[in-house]
Amino acid sequence: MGKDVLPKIYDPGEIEEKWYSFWQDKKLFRAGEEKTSKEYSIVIPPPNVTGSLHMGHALNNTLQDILIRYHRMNGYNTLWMPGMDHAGIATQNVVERQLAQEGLKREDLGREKFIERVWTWKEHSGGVIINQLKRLGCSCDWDRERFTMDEGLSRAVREVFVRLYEDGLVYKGDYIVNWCPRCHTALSDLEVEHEDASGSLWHIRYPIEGSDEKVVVATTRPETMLGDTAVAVNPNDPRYSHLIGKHAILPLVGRRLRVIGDPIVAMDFGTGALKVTPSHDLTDFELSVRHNLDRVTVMDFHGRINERGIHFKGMDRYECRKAIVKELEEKGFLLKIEPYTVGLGRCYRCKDVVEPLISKQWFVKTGPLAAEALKAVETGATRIVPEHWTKTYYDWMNNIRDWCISRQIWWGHRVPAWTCEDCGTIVVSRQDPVECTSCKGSRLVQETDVLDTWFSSALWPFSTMGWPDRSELLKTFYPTSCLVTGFDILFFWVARMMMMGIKFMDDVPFKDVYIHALVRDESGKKMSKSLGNVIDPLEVMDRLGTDAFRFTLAALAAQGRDIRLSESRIEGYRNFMNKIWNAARFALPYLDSGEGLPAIDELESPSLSEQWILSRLNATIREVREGIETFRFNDAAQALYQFTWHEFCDWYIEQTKIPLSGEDSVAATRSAAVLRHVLDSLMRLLHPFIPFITEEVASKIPSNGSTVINGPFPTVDAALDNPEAERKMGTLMGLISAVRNIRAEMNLSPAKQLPVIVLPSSTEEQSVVEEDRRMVVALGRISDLTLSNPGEAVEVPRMSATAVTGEMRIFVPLEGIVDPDAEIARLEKELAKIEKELAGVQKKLSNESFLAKANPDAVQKQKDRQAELSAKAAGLGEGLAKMRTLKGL
RNA sequence: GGGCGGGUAGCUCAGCGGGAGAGCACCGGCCUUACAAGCCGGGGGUCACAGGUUCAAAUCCUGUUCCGCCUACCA
Repeated sequence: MGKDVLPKIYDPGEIEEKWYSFWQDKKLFRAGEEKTSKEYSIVIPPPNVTGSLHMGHALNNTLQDILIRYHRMNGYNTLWMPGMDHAGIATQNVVERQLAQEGLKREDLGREKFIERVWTWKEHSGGVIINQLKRLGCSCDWDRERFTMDEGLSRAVREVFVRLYEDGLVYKGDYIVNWCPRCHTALSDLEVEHEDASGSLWHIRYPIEGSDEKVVVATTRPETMLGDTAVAVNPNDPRYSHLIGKHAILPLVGRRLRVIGDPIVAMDFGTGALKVTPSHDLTDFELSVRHNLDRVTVMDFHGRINERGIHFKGMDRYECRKAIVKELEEKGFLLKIEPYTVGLGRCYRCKDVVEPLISKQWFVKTGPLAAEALKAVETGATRIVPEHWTKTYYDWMNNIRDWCISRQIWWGHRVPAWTCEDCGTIVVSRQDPVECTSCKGSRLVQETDVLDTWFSSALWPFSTMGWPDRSELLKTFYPTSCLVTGFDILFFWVARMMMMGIKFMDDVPFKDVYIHALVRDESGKKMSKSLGNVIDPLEVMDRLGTDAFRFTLAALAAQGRDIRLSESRIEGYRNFMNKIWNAARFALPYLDSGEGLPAIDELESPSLSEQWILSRLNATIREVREGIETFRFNDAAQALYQFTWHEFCDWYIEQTKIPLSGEDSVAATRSAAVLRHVLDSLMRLLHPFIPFITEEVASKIPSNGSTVINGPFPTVDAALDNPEAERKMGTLMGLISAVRNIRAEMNLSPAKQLPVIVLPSSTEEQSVVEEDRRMVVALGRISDLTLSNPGEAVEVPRMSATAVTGEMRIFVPLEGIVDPDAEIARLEKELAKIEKELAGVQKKLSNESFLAKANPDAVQKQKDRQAELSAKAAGLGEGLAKMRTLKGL
């Protein structure tokens, strides 16, 4: 037919490559800078420059690409802003590990050389993930790709820091922070992962000064006692209240410890007495503020005991614990050890146990920023989907603590603050200052700390668009339409973008936040390299194809539940891709006469199946649009799967073989026109989910104007809704299925053509069957179809199988072909099912309360069901009775 | 401790006030000229448990229980 013969099996490899380059070469992902009538924008959650594509990225970016492609096809000026995050600690660790292999430490290079080295690494090996995103089919505007450390974004970081400082929202101070002794830096509260570990509760006797009394404290960290400066009890505790104001003597050390009363102490925990170590415990630090206690720091930044630790000096924290416990025991201070589960905080990067330590750090005062961010969601300026996450968001915003933003590493944005060595003034400045603002001295020393990686990510929605300049891009695309992200970074990132966006842009950074699930393995475990349960997206894409993979993710992306991904699921959708491919293989040759086909709204007297498929297509368009627009990707994917496979392929295509190969050229042309329309529409509907195969198939449709990526996306045409055609087609499908069922249940070969007698209950049923007689005969494999008039007495061979569909009776004469026992068994089974259902319906209809109170539509529905079920039961009952008579039962 | 999500077919999960569904797996039959990665047919579930609301509950409410996650200054 002059067409390339398509292979039987869809082979994604070359096709994916071909189309991605095509789209890129033609600049089809490019957003227009100027405002048009409608804009749609998303900023990508910037992957770490160290990262490689994992399942979380794959899901996240597939969903974004679906939204982006959908809106682009719908004519929006669409921007998907891509880029990467410098990932301070993570990246520094990568390069430090490389250095270690050469036997070097970063200190050996010095700060400048080390940073140079990181940049070199970034240029050569960083950012492989970008190519992996392209492999996934992401239609980002790559010409605008940004990096959190590039010049523009660094300028934005400085501007924000300085303005926050000027507004009193950034401050520096000595506070207790989470310290990672391995990474050697402070961490924010969020960067600490909590876990339970088995530990002990040591009960230690502290003598009371000048008396025989003692107080017993319980602790999980005996080594910190070296830094104790008080003992706290609850003022309402009768056991201890009389001790408040007295002093205890710290064992081993001999320091006098004031006994203080504070309601924070839980009377029912441990011994009810708490040793207070302000320098090494957050609660104790706060007690020290309230009670004006001394702070004795006994541990250094490596987690070793310092010179304040008497003879334990130089020991590692855990070594010291053993030594202390041993000595306490020897000297009789240790009264009891009980097993206890302790909460451990670990560094989210290196997993080392975090140590609370006091140090000088920079903080963002979050209170005022959080208040605005909270309000933005309450007023609906930003909507969080699924909605239940808003509560989590509120809780966090309401309990927010100041954000420690300084990190003692080298890779990142250096804090733009300088200290004057002459007068001690701190200068915070947009440009590197040359002289002290106070004494005009020139001996200025810049802070060595860098900013938390999340500080720059917090600015992402506007820093990527050129801020602090009032760029065209910002005017056109800010606020962004939607943010798509996992809940694991709701606080890290989303909350902070909200705060910064509102503060610096006077508007929320995004209108919708769609929070998707986590991808887990088959057994529900989080995928991780250490568990060895990761499915590598790239390997999957290589083997099963990108489209199959993307469709799987979309189909599983139900709101509010994690995704358990399994290979077999992806294989299932790989088969779906093949199904699409083969449907196209079938259809394409008939579409050869492209321009000769009538438009869909000019069809002359379309057949029932044509009206039906157009009505179903219309319903599918509605479901897909609705699904994407409400972030119910799984619903949209299911609707597409169902329609494509079980309506278009199973019924429409099967049926269309008759007119397409028939001698009626008008019917053949019309049929081809509908086939073409549905195939083309389907490719468009599917395109956001599976961009490659759809583009390939659509390109094979003769004289198809442009590529699918440009749209348009199919629109609902209410004129095509046709409930009547759907009902009639249902009748025919029921008839065909009934015949097939009899054949199969009677163990007859599928090739066996059977004679069928149909007794319609109405003239409508009669004419429906009559008009599509050829379809019924072909799909039901019927040798001879006898169609009676309604109510007419037709002679049915005594030895026939019986079925009922709608209210139409179907007989298949089986004289001499089959054992009547089999038919009796089949009918009994079927009848039992119907009668059970009927009983349920009748019970409802005989319930007066139901008739009186239920919605009239609901009542009518039950009545209709009753009629249908009764007819069916009657028909099957008669068939059964006849069969039994035959058998002489 | 507080909060959130979940317990529906063998497995993975939709459905969330009126006929228990899908995919995979399973059973039976088919190389029917787009597709065996396919076609046709079929079996399979007191929707965790207990109460309640309602004419009607897998679906709403309360409690119980089990699982998962987030969060937290009981050392």
